[in-house]
Amino acid sequence: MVYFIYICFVEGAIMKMTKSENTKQLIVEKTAVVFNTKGYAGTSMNDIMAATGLSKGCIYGNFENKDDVALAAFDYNHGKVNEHMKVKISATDNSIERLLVYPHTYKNYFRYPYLLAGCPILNTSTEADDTHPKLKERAVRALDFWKTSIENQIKRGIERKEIMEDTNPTEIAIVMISMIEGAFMQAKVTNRTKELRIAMDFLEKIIFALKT
Amino acid sequence: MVYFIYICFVEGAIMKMTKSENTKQLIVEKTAVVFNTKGYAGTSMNDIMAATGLSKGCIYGNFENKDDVALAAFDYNHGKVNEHMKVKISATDNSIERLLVYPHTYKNYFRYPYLLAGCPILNTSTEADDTHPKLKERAVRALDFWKTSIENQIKRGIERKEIMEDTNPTEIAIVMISMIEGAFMQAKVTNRTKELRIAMDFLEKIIFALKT
DNA sequence: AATAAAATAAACCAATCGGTCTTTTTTAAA
DNA sequence: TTTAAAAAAGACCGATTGGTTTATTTTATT
Repeated sequence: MVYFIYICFVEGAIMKMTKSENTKQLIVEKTAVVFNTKGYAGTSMNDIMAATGLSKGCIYGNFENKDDVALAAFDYNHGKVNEHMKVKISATDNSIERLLVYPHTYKNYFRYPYLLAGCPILNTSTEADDTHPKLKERAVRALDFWKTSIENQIKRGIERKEIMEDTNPTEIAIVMISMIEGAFMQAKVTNRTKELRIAMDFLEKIIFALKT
Repeated sequence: MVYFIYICFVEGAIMKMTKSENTKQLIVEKTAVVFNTKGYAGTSMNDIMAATGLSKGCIYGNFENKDDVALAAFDYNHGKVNEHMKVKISATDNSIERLLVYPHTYKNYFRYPYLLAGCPILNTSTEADDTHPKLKERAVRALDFWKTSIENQIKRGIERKEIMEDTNPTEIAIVMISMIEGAFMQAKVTNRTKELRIAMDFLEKIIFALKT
């Protein structure tokens, strides 16, 4: 945003750029849920046009191709989830509570529109792992980011003597992510929350057991 | 098979039917890995023709439509995994070992061709949950079957005093499935086995802790 | 060996795919 | 208010989609 205003001062092109940026953002926002629901191969340009209410010419005027939209949509979805976690985590006051934010959020995923269509990492990973290198790379990086975040929270917790010092940050991070994704998959496909609830309760017990 | 031989005796049509059955099976076997790799929407009739070496007329002579092939392919993939588990489980001699078959199998998934393209339940669930009711239903039933199998093994283990009697069979079954699927997803997308190994080792510790 | 039926191949179909090109509309600057 | 450029719309493109129809080959029975 700041960048474009700067360009404006130099070239006097503020309105043009912000308008383009607005539609670009609208396309991403409106298609994010479609891509997360139907997948990359399952989402057509017609779907994108229908979701945005825009013409094909407009979409191709703002994005290079379908890939480009899909990648932006994934980033948007993932960003939304991250943002949510960040807010919730910042409202806690100890390391155990911070870790509990994850199972708690996914246990109540139906409250969050960007998770209703499924976890973007899970959906993207399983579709793209053998078919779409760029999307696959995004999913891998998102996973690594998530893992590192949890690891760092655990390390900080150990430093603050809130988490037992013999805790293996990497192990717990991987177990958390695995249980969340696996349980979430079941919830999505069964339309039940039973499995998700039980798995997240179990995960909470694991987290509580880390307490000093 | 027996059914068709019976028909033969009555109508004298054994060769015709067995031939049709042979190609039907060939189509299923050859496309199973394609569907598991590319997904339902990502697999085209051309892919099916290329994988089988058969013409479009032949495929539509043996299956009603693409759906029909996809459903048969899922059943085949799932059947292969089940068959594998059954064999491995029958080679054990106590309940704890039986439960350990699952993490052990997935930890070494690259040895099993029908798991190389991914877990059929995971792949099918994440794609079909919002788009393909029939495939979704298959995935749900496969999950329920899996869960019930683990539950029954745990119950039998409790009866045989091999597993602690305060064990919650449903809880453990759900935790096992969640951890396996979530970790497997990570392994597939990252092309690493590190996460899978760590998660399966942790799961093994959970299973060991059930021992009387 | 002749024949009828079953199985496969191959030509063909309308619809849709992702993407481009041209026209129209909107926009901001002069 | 005119004008040039940017943005959006809509017609258009070849290729591919899932699926059908017709022709050819294979098969088992007579």
